[in-house]
Amino acid sequence: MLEDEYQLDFFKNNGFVRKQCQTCGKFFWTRDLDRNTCGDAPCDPYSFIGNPAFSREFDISHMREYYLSFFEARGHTRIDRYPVVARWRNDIYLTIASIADFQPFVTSGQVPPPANPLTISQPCIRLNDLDSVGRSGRHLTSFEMMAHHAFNKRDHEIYWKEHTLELCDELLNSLKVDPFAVTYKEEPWAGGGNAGPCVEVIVNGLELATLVFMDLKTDKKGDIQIKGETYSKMDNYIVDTGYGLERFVWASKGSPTIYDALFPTIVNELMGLAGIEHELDNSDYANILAQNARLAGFMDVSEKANLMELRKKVASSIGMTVDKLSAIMEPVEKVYAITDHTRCLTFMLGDGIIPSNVKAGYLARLVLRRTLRMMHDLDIRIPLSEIVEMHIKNMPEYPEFRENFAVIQDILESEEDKFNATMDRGRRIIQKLASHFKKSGGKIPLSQLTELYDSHGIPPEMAKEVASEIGVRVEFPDNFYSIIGEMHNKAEEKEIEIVPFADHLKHLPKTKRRFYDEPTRLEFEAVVLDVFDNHIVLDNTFFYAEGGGQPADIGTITAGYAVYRVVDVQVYDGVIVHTVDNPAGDIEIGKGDIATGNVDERRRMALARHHTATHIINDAARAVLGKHIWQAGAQKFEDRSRLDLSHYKHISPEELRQIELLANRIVMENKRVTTEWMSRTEAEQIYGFGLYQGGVPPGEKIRIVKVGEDVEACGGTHCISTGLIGPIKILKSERIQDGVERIEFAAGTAAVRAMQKMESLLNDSAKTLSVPPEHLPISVDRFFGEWKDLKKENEKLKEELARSRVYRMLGNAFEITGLKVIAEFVPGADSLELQKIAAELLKHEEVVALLASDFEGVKLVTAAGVEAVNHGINAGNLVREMSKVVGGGGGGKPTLAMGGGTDPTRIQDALASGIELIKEMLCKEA
RNA sequence: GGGCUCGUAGAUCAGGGGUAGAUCGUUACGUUCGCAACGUAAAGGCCGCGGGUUCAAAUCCCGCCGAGUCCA
Repeated sequence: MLEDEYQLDFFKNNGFVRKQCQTCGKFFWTRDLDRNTCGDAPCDPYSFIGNPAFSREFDISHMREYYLSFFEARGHTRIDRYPVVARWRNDIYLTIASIADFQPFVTSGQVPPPANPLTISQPCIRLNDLDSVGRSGRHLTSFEMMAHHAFNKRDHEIYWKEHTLELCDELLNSLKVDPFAVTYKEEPWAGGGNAGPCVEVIVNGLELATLVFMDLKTDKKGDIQIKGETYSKMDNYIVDTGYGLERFVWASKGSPTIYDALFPTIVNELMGLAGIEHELDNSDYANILAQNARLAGFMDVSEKANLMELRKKVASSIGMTVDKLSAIMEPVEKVYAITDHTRCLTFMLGDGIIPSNVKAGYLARLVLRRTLRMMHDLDIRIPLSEIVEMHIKNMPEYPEFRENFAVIQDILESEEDKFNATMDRGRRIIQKLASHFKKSGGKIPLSQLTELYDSHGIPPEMAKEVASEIGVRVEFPDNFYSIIGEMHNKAEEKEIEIVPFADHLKHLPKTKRRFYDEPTRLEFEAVVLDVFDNHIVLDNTFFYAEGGGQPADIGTITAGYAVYRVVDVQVYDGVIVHTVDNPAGDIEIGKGDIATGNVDERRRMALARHHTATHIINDAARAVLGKHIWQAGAQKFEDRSRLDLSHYKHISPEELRQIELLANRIVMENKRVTTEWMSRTEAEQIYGFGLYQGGVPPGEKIRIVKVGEDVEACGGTHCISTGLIGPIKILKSERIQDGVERIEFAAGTAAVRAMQKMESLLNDSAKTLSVPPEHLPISVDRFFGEWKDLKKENEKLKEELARSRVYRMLGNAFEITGLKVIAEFVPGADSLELQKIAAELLKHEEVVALLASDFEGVKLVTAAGVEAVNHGINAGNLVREMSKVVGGGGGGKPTLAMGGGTDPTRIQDALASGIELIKEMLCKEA
C-alpha cells in the first residue's frame, strides 16, 4: 500500500511525525518525537494495567453510551444493533464485525445504508481464538464493536480519512488520553473481497480501534497488488471503523485482565464456587495476573508450547516455580473462560440460535460443551442457566434476552442432559477399550483416540483420565485437534456452478415477471426473444421459474399451429428460460414471433396453496412452540410441502395437533394475503430480520408477503386469501438434524387426498382383522400378543415332539463299530425342529445322527455325540458332503451342523452317502 | 452440506453366517419377626424396518427409519 495513502493533513497539522518501528519495521504516526516503537504488542508492553489510560472508569453500558452519543453529537445517526446470527447473509453464520451488518448489498452500493453517516455498537462473535480465551487476559469470544461508518460515492462524499482521524483523536482527547501515548500505525487491510488502507489506534500498548478505509475490491484485471491479490478502486468507498468496547472499558479500569474489568461480579461469584480466592486487592496475586496479561500480550497462547513459554516467563519474572504458577493460573483461566463463554452463549441463544450439530447451532454447542467441560474440571455444580442469568441481569440494555429466558433455560437444560449422556456413554466406551488394551498390555493407539473423538465426541483428555483409572496409559500429541481438522479437510472440494448456455443469455434483457402483478392470470402473449435447443426466452412471462423452494410452473407455449409443452422454467440472472418438451425435433418458433403462453392452472394453484400454507404453518409453529422457531429450509410439491424448523426438542404429537388446528383456523379466517415491493432497508427496519425466513433475496427492492401475522421476504406465488388454501393436513414430523425438525403437510386437494389415503389405510387394515377401525389399536395389540404366545407355544411343542421322536429314533438306530447311527427322514420339519431333535440326541454320547427333511427344499442336520467325535466323526464334514448331494451346502461344529439343498428327490441318496461317510471316518480312525 | 459410529431382554451392553447371551432390574420361592443382603428359579427378544445374497442372516450387502458424534 502506498505511503501516500497515509500522508494526511490531520497528522501534519497536529504535530505528528511518521516513524518506522525499530522492532517490527512498520510505519506509525506519533506526537512523541522520542518514540521509536509503534506502540503495539509485541513491540511495546501494556502500560495501562494498574495505570488506567482514561481519566475515569467506565462500565460497559456507560462506555457504549458515551461513544454513541459522542458520534451522535457529531452528525451521526445512531442505529440499533443487528443480531449476532447473520441471518441476512449466507456466507457467514455469525456477525463478526459491524461492517458485516451492511454486507453485501450496502457495501456494494446496491442498497442505500439505513443512515449516513451512522454509528452503532454491534455485538460480534468470533471463535477463531477460542483457545486463547481466558489465558491471554484479553481474548473474548463475544464483544461489541462500536463503530461509525460513512458510505461515500464518487459524486457524494460524506467524509473520508481526515475527518475519521479527527473524530478518533477528539474522542480519545475527550477521555483524557495522554496525547503522547497514542500511536496510529499504518496497516493495510484486506478481507472478504475488499481492501484498503487502514490505521490501527494504539494506546499504552493496547490496540483500541481500527480505522479502515475500504476503497478497493478484488479484480483480476486490477492494477493494485496486496498480499498476492490484485485489486481495483471501487466507485463507492467506505469508512469502516471498529472501536473495541470491552477494550475501552479495560483501558479505563486498568484491571489485570479484561474479564475483571467487564464482569467483576460474575468472575468473583464463579471464583468462589470454584474455591479460588480471587483477591485483586492482594498485590502479589494481582501482580501475577497482571504480569501474565502483559506477557501474554506478546504471544499467541492458543498453542500448548507457547503457553508453556508464557508460564516460564511469568514464573521467572515474579520468582515462582512454573508448576506453582500453573497450579494458580489454570483454574483462574478456566473461570475467565467460563465467564466469557457464557456471555457468548447468552448472545447466541438470546438471538435465537438453537444448539445443533450443523451450522451456527454447532458453534453454539461447541462453546456450550467447552464451558460444561471446564465447569466439570473446576467442580462448579450449578446449572449453566444460572450463569447465563447473571449475564442477562448484567445487560439490562438487552431486554429481549430476559424475555427469552424461559426458552434459553429450557435449551440449556436439555443441552446439559445431552452432554451428560454423551459423557456417560463415552466413559463406558473408554473403560471397555482400556480393559481390552490392558489385557494385551499396550497403550491405546492414536487412531483409536481420533476415532473416539470423531465418532463419539470423547476428548482425549477424558480418555486419558478414565483409562488411567483402569491403569492404561494414554498419550496424544499436542496438535491432536489439528490432526482431526486435517482428517476432515481432505475431501474438501467446491463445485462451481456453471450457468448453462451463458452465451445465449448474455445479451438478453431481464424477463418481465408478470405473475407478480396479476397473480391469477394464466394466459398471456409475449414476444419470442431467443430460441436455442429446446429452450425459449420471452420478453415477459407468467410462468413461475423455480425458486424459493417452489418448483416451476408447467403449461404450453403456442405460436401459430405449433404447440409446445413447457416442462421446466428456470431463471438465470433475471432471464427466464422456458424448457419445452419436443420429441419431434426442431422448434418451429423463431426470434420475433408472437407466442401465447398458457400456465397449467391445476399445478399453479396446488403450488400456491402449499406455498401460502407453508407461511401459515411457520407462523402457527412459532405461536405454539415459541419465538425461537425459524425456517431452516422448505420445499413445495404438488401433493405436499415440507418445512424445516429450528427447534431444540421433538415436536410432540399434541403440539403437532395444535399447530395443525391453528393453521386451519387461520385458513378459515380467510385473511387477505398482501404483497408489496419495499426497499430492503425500510423493510428490515419495520419487520426485522424475521423477513428472511426463506433466505436472503438479492437486490435493493424486496417483495414482502403478508399472510395473517406472518411477514416474509418471498418471491413465490400465493393464494390471494387464506381461505383459498382449503384444508391443511399435517402428514408427519421428523428430526432431520439435531435442532432441526421437519414438518410435512398437504394443503387443498392434496390434503383431502392425503386424508382419504390415511382413511383407506385404516379401513384396509381393519378389514383384514374384521374389526371397525376404531377397534384397531386394541385388536392389533391382542393379535400381536396372541401371535407371541403362539410362537412360544409352538416352540415348546416342537421340543416335546423332538423328545418323543428321539425315543423312536433311538429304537431304530443301527450300530456301526459301537456307535449308534440314526439316519432319518422327518417329513415337513423345518431346520429348527431338526436341530431340537439333534440336540436331544446329543445327550447320548455314542450317537451319530443324520436328519433330513423336505422343508423348503431340503434341510439337513447332523449331530455327533462326544463318544462319536472321539472316534473321528465330524458332523460338519458329514453335512457338507450330504448337502452336495442335494444341491446345496452346509457346515457347523463337529458335534452339531446344519445344511441343506434344493433337490428333495435325493434325500435318501444323501442319507446313504452320509452312512458311507461315517464308515469311512471310522475306518480312517481305526 | 460432508465424514464416522451405533440400533440385540425394562436398563447397560457382549456375540458378528450354524440351537440368541451376560450384568443390573422384575417376579416367585427359600433364608428372616420384618427389611436389607444372600441363595434358587422363572418371566421377559419381529436382534429398528424393508429388500438382497445363502441350504442357512441378529451376523454379509443395499435402501429406509432412529440415535450419537466430528468437521465446514
